[in-house]
Amino acid sequence: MNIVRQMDCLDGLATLPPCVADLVYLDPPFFTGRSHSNTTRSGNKRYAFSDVWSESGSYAGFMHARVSEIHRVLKDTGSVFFHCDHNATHIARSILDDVFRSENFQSEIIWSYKRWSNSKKGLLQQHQTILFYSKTADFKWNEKRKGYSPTTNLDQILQQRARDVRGKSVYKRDAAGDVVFGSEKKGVPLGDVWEIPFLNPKAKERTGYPTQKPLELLDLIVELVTDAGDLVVDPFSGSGTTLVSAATLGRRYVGFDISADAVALAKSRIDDPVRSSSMLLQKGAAAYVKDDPWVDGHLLGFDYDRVHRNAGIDGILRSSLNGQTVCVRVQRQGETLLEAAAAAKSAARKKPGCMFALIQTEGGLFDLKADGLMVIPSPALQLARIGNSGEVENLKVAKAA
Amino acid sequence: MNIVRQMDCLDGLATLPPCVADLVYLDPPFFTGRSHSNTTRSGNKRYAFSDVWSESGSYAGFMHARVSEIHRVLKDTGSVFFHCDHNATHIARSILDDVFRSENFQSEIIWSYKRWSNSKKGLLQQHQTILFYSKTADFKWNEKRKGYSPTTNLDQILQQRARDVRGKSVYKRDAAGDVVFGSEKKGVPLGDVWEIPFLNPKAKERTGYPTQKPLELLDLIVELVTDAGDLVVDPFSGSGTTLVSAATLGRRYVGFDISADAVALAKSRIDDPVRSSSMLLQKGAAAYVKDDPWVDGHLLGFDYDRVHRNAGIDGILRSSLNGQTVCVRVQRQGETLLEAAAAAKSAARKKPGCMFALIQTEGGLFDLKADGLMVIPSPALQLARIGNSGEVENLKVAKAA
DNA sequence: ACGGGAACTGAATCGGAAC
DNA sequence: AGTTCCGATTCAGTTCCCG
Repeated sequence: MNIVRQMDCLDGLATLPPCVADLVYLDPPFFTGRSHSNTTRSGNKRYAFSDVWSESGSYAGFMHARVSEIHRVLKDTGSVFFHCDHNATHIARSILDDVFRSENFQSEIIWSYKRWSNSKKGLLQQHQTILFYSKTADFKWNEKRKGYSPTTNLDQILQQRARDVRGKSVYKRDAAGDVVFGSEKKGVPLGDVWEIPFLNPKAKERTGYPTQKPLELLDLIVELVTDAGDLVVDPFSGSGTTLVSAATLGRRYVGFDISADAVALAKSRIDDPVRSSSMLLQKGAAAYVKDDPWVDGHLLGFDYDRVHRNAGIDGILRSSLNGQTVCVRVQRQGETLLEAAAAAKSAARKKPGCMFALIQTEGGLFDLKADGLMVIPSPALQLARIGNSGEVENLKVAKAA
Repeated sequence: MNIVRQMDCLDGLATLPPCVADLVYLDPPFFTGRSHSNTTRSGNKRYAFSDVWSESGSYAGFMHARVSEIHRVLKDTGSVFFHCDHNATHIARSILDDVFRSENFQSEIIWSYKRWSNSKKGLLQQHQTILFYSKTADFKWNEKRKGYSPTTNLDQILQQRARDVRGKSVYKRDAAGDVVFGSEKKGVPLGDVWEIPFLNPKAKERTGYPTQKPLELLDLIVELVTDAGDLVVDPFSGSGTTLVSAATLGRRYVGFDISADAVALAKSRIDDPVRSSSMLLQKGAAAYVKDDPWVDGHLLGFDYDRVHRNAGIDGILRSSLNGQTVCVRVQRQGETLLEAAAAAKSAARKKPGCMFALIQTEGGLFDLKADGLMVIPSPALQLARIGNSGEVENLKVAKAA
């Protein structure tokens, strides 16, 4: 049973028998009060949907009817994941509490991401919410664990625990007072805050459909509560991300959408799935950070932002000098000043109008101003030059009186 | 007006005049259906409160009355931060939407933290929610910004933008076809997902009171929407974290709690506030800055032995200069050059025959050679001096041929 | 007062260019 | 020839300004 059909999911769900679905994921309009549209990269197709309601009651009524149908088609071991943002969380909670009963509430999942900023007064929105309810207490659950984060003190986790006389948890110690190590680690249990990068503007996965969700998010949900061969239902399938995830993970799928364009897009994506995996998620943010102590140390005292990906620039000063942006490059150990200057000039060629400061850590005097490079000697280099110049003759601290 | 009083906040708030508070933070009992209790580390005192409610209706009624009082005491430029967990968010949203009106909803803040726990079926809860409403659109807001993501192409985004014929954003180019650099960057605005460690179990800050919040969280909230001298109100003050934060940040405060034990605890914490980094209180924010990286960074490139425990000497060079041993001292942040020189000279008195190099990180030109001190400016200081001298006029990178 | 348009924004991947 | 560099891209964005 693999279906993608253009119809209102209220009618669509009614065509399904009761108790057949293992997972219903829905990404309905968020009650944002505006209509959303987007044009494909090639500019030849425009996708749009409306999320305008007269009042919250009509939205609630609309959702309640559909959530009731969702409850009907779910197996007793099945679960529903309701995707929304702050505009609708409280409405969705009330509806789900009513239809699924509040004791079947499992988690309020926070999908958090970094995104473009703007000049909003207040805080930037950087998360959406996924409400997770099961139909019964006996829901299907595939436990997932993550590797330990590099910052975790692995030694401590591996230590066995005990309780002290007042019931406080403490690390277990043997008779000699040494800590006792446990047998094995299982990894950290998955939490309810998921940091998954937002679908990137350049991602191959992008279809041009507004509000498209990353496959990595849907894969996680599908794997948590279904096995191969299980049935995944998406009543607001949109660009079809849920169906692509289900199909590629060997689940059966049923999707409905009111838009014919969306259904066509979803079908073509299922036939030819494009998945882009996030480098950030694979490597972790730490992999992007260049924390070279040599460079960072020599940049102490500057008010700057560190540049992580340009061979000729180590930092850019926050305030400009005479209206010019200032880029700073530190001469590396084992690098000649001319090599450092070449790297800076190569970067400078593409940044006309910028001033470049080169922090020299080794070598003799050079005047590179003609090339637009200011050379600034490090303290150690300055002292070495004073020494060579013989200026230090008899420079001693005056003896105490 | 600094008050901590044992009473129901409904009565307590009624004693306040209208429109006086700049911030109301509240962390009311959650609708969890069980009683919290905890034992302090010394094991001699037991704090407990009841958050058992027969049905959500009475909880809503209880909260609505108090939120209405909160609205009354808030200034027009004031804000309320309502701390709740997933059992109460939708109830709190409804009450706040009703009393403050939904257009004054500002943010659903996610406080996320890492937590260890025995695996239960499902996802480990690792966040709490704070609802942020303002009384009016014209609320007080102190913008806070953070550094750029390491994945950001910082050298690129500093360039100015324009729009092409299709309305797509592109990088601006001048008549010569060169990219144009923009004005100074301020950093990234703060988002609505705050990762703040849960109170470290070993932290001194811990009082043993259940549901105690980290000071870091309260400090952030207080700084975002109040200035020094403003009034902070906490109607459910509990262990008094909000009041401690307000007091140490120079805000006035009013707190109520129904428990006499809680009020006593809060008062004692305000009188003798203990922070995880407790030195902060005496020294101010500058104490956050660690001296060691500052010194070590500025000594990079020297071949030296590090000297601790001597206020006047940070390092002694391994090779002498003209037969004289060289001691180096780095001017600290917040220390004048003359203070640094005095420290060095005091040390020099006990080391006659030594030469002293002082790495200057701030301030104007000084000649201290008469005292046997060589002053060496740090790279950042050198650049600042070049800037002030006006020498940089038209010092730009030569354009590529 | 209201609506529409322009200006501004940082994230993070892709893919062609450079080395 | 593979690897690294870096320009292009665009958003369930917002504010401000003008008519």
